[in-house]
Amino acid sequence: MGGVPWTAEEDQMLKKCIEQFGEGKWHRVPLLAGLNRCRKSCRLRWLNYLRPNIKRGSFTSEEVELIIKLHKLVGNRWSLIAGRLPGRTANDVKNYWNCHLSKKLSTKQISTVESEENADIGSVQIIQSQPLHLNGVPSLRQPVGIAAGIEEALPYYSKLEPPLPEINTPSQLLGVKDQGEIHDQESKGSTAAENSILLGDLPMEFQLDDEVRVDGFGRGKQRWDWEDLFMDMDLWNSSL
DNA sequence: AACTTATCCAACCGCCGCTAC
DNA sequence: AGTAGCGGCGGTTGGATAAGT
Repeated sequence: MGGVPWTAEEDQMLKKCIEQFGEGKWHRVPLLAGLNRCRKSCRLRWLNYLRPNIKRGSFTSEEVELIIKLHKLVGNRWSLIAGRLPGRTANDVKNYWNCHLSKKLSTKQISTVESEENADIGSVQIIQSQPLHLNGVPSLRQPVGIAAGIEEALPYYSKLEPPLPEINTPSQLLGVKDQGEIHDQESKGSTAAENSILLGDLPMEFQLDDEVRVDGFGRGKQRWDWEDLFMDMDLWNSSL
């Protein structure tokens, strides 16, 4: 093992602490829980082992297919891939990939898997993602195959100020986002009305959640939400 | 049965991006 | 503007176990 194994007692202490104080504030967790572990160890132990609804056991063929497909789209973005596999952690996916799939990549096996996958591409079920949460507006719940509406959605991004470069594909949109234009819109505290231009007026496929989430939109979060969106778009497009 | 090799997976490490000061 | 601190991520390590010889 890479380090000192967690004891059942430590697990219990960590679990109790998280249940009492909630996730986040990992720097305080070791102190609050009375654990002689660093913040990262506590977080990792919780995320990969103690968190509720973690699925154990071997990956199903559907999960494997999805991993291969997603890896083709996003590369080694394990957390992103794991987000589409309910109950699976990024570490699980990464380990599975490294132990099984990466080796197959260089062999005929992987091409067999992929050719089967391509021959029957419609059978891959795109798992519904978690709701999207955007600053100050009701969160978006992505329907299965949100990308169905993306062709209609893209023109809405052209309403941003300053005008964005011409965007025709999800990848182009992703590139623009990474350059910061969309981030800037958000970080400058865009109003709900402005956000509705971004999201609220999107086609019917983009359904609004009931709850309005005002917190938990911390660092990196919006980035991944956007990438979730784009990944769904790519998934959808690749399955057409 | 003893030894070697392969596989699994929990844990650690270093880096990155973001926020607050 | 600079920077320290934090959360989060992907890459890597190495002990445990299974499979093969």
